[in-house]
Amino acid sequence: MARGTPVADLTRSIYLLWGHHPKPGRSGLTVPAIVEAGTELADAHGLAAVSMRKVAEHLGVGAMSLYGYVPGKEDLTALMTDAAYGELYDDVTAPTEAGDWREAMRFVARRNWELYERHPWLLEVRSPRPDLGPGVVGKYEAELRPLDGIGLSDVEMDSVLALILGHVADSARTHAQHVRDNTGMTDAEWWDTVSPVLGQVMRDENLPVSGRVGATVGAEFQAATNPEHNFTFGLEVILDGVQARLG
Amino acid sequence: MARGTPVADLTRSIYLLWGHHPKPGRSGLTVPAIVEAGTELADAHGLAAVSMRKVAEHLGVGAMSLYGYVPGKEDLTALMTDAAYGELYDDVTAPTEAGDWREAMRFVARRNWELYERHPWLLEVRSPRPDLGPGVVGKYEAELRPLDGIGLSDVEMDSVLALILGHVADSARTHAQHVRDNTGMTDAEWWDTVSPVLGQVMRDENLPVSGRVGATVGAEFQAATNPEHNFTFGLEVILDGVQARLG
DNA sequence: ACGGTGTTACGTACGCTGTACGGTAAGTTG
DNA sequence: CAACTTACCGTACAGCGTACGTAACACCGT
Repeated sequence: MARGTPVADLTRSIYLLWGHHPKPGRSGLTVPAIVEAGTELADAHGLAAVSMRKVAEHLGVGAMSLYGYVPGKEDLTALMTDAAYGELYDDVTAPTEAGDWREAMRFVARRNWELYERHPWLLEVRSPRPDLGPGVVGKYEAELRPLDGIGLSDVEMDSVLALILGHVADSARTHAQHVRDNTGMTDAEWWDTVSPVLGQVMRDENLPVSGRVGATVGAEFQAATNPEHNFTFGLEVILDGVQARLG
Repeated sequence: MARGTPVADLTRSIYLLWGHHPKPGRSGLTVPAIVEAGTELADAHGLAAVSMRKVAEHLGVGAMSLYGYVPGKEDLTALMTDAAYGELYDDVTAPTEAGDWREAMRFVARRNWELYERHPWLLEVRSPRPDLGPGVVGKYEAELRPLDGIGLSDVEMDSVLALILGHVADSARTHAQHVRDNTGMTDAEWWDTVSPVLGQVMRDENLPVSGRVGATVGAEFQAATNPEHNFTFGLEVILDGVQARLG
């Protein structure tokens, strides 16, 4: 399963995403099974825990056997990603049926937020290009439809969707990081440790605005920031901005 | 340089960020020199290329010598991050002096965009909590000031800033990934390879809206998407949304 | 039923990572 | 000059992705 030219690799990757899988051999391995195993590991212990060895072990198989079905770790991650996005909507019309375009976009944003809660590792995925598999393509169609015919140009439709999805991803990323870090510290524990040290170390800093705002935010949320609040607030700001562009 | 309790480590990290450095020994090593070396490596070859060995080699020093000045890689990255954000504004009043709050936010967004162009690895940094060093703290104060007194609550000020900065980071991330990936392929080369294969593989998909929009966007930008356009467009949408909230 | 052949599975190995440990050598002090 | 302190770093370990070569199996023509 050696690497070839970039073009050949790319073609191979796309065919793989679209279901051109090698047939199972005598161990009964299949691509979907490998993807599922990887997803389970990632859900439970993060993307870093998904090593070829661990996935293979989880399937009761030697590490190198995986390479007969998947060219490497990058393609495995792409398959996992596309599968995850593919489970987002039962039907391509789901967002459209949520109501007007505003309600539809709230639905889309909420669904993506929940997806990132279910699969936080999606936020760690870092592919150089979009993984254009059936799941991602279907998601794009479903999410664009509610924006069709409301007075936006095609380019604006794409930009608005990208803006909203980017906002969701950004909020969800902050949210995921704040839930529990690798030291096992909660947000409050962290802040209780950091706060006094900071006060000591920046005794003679001059921070009139950020000092006041930071204190207010801290009192309001018992933390340095509240991603969930930022998520809903930012979404409404964006929707208002789009509305302004329509009128 | 062994790890201790989480609280002790955290305190140590903050003191390190705020300039409590060990004195240089006989090799002449200093914390700033290590940070600079790491930053140079990251600028040139990405964050993944910053290994303790490479940094040490770049400084003509043994790998383990670094641990006398920096507790580990995480703290090195935090130092690099804070230093990078610290170079963003000459003065804490720079954004305020750009004009009204809208102009100020455009200035802030543009400056951050350019920072991410100069240091793309900042977008790969993944700390569980914000690295609250002098650079980050000063940046927060400078960016909050133009939003003070325009009719937003303290919490809203923080949320608006987070929204804008998140948008910049998201756009810049997409931008950075699209310039050149690890296969050395340009955006156009990638699309020329992917497009025909996709057409072949999803012959019987039903994609009325995304098909049309994708084609328009592709024709407009000669690519699947244009991050720079999304950046400016999204920023204006957000500013309009904030404006609507003020009136 | 059997031997040959092509495919599949996987053991081993290489180069890389972060960093713990302990020895060495340089600088400082008595 | 001798002794002590400490900065430096060579070595080692456990982990990673994956290239390579071999062993075990399934199938097929005879």
